[in-house]
Amino acid sequence: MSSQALTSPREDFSEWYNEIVYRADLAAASPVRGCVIIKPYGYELWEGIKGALDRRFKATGHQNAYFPLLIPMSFLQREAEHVEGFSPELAVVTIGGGKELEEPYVIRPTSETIIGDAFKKWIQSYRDLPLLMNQWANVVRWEMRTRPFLRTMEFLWQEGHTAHATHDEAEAETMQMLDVYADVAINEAAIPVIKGLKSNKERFAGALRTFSIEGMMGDKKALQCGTSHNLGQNFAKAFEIQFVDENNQRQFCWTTSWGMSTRMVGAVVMAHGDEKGLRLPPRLAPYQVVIVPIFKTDDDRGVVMENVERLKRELVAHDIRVHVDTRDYQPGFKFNDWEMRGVPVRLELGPRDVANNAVVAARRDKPGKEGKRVLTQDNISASIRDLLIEIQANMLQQATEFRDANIFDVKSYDELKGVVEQGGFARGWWAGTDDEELAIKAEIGATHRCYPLDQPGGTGTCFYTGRPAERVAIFAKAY
RNA sequence: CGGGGCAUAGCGCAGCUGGUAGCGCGCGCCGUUUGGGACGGCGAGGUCGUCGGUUCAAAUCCGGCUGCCCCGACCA
Repeated sequence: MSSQALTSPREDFSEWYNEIVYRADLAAASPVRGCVIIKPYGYELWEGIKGALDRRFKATGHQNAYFPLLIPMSFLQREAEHVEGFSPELAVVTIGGGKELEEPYVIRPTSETIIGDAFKKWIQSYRDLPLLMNQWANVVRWEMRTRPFLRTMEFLWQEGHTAHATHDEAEAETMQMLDVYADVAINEAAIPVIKGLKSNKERFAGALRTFSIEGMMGDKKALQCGTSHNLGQNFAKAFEIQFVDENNQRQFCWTTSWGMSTRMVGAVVMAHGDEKGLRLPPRLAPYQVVIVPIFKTDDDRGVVMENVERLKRELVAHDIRVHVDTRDYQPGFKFNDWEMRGVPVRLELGPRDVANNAVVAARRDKPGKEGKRVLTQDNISASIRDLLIEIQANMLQQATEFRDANIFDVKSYDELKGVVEQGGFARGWWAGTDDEELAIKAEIGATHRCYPLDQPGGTGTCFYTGRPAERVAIFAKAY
């Protein structure tokens, strides 16, 4: 907590982001390069996301399990594309108990291989399918450059792994989990993500098809917020995950995997934050309401605190997450501090309010006086509940309007360059090759984000090659 | 791995024409304050990243090492 002003996001978005992470108390620097300490406030935010996901996983029939952190090196090598994709960023354990290991272990960068090996043993018959599993875990990827939450060498995530009897079932699972991610992003995090199919170049190493949800951050860059992969039979063949079908025929399974990580915390910061700090969607906020008591004399203190405690009890009884700020700071300091930390609703309660059976409510999604109003204390939990719902909806609306105002349809490469230069998503008909996609990336730094699932229909002319195109794609600078 | 920086109090920095360390914020105590980032007084806190060299004397000059940050190529 500092009394200095926050760097403006318009001035230096990157610096603004780093300052918020630090000053909103989400994370702290660690002694290990590229790793951060997730502090309690940041971890609670992650727990909110985690809970929202976990409920949905269970509602769709998945069970949680836990697999080892260490994976035999040879497992990674079983799937050619997979090992090629992950080799550069593996951390490898070569010594254990003071002795060089016969076979090195890699610290999991993802768990398709070790879970594939288990699935091989667990699946024999079509009666064992589908096998629907998820694990909450940490993974390590030796990244060159890191940023808190967005890319760290160790991060927390969930990885779902499923096995099915047919391609279509696997595809349906892949899409179902993509929908779960979009549901969480949109309705919990208030980030209006776009569902889409990844290009060949952006596809997960070893997958048949990769789908993602892409969010637009406050600087108009894209952030991949979750991915869902149809792995086809690639891993099933590499790990011999087979079953006997109704006709007593041996077949390879069709598998999927899907993941969402602590990167989502960074997404919430970058999608909603403003010049005063973090803005948290009520559904994920560790504290939905903070009460700031205000008093001068000891007499006032007693009266005010009694009222504050009564309000708190009532809100808690209605499942509203409340925090009372009793720290020995002046109110103005606390207002700024909680705005930095993004609490959706602040209640200010002083002697005047006690006398009037009132409380001043300030909403974080609207700045200054515009967001402040006096509420009666009668029926306070109902008022607050409605207010939280309204804030959640308003934040989604604001983010959606921002996104839609910054997606541009392009018909030529020059137009795309213009969009990328001024910031935003460029959407256009695309029929380029992998190499042509890479050429665009090399020249202007924009990448193929996805082919949105929501397509205009019909066909068009590729903005880059002039060839006939069957799909539109989104290009943008990305994190 | 290529390019550029930086390492001094919890954080941010100054000191670098050599003489044994200081500022702001933060922290502790006391008092006055408290409806939009309060103020005064007192106080605690540092083997100056590390190893070596020069010197009567090194945070300061020289060399090696290590770590971190920023910009690129790779990525949830």
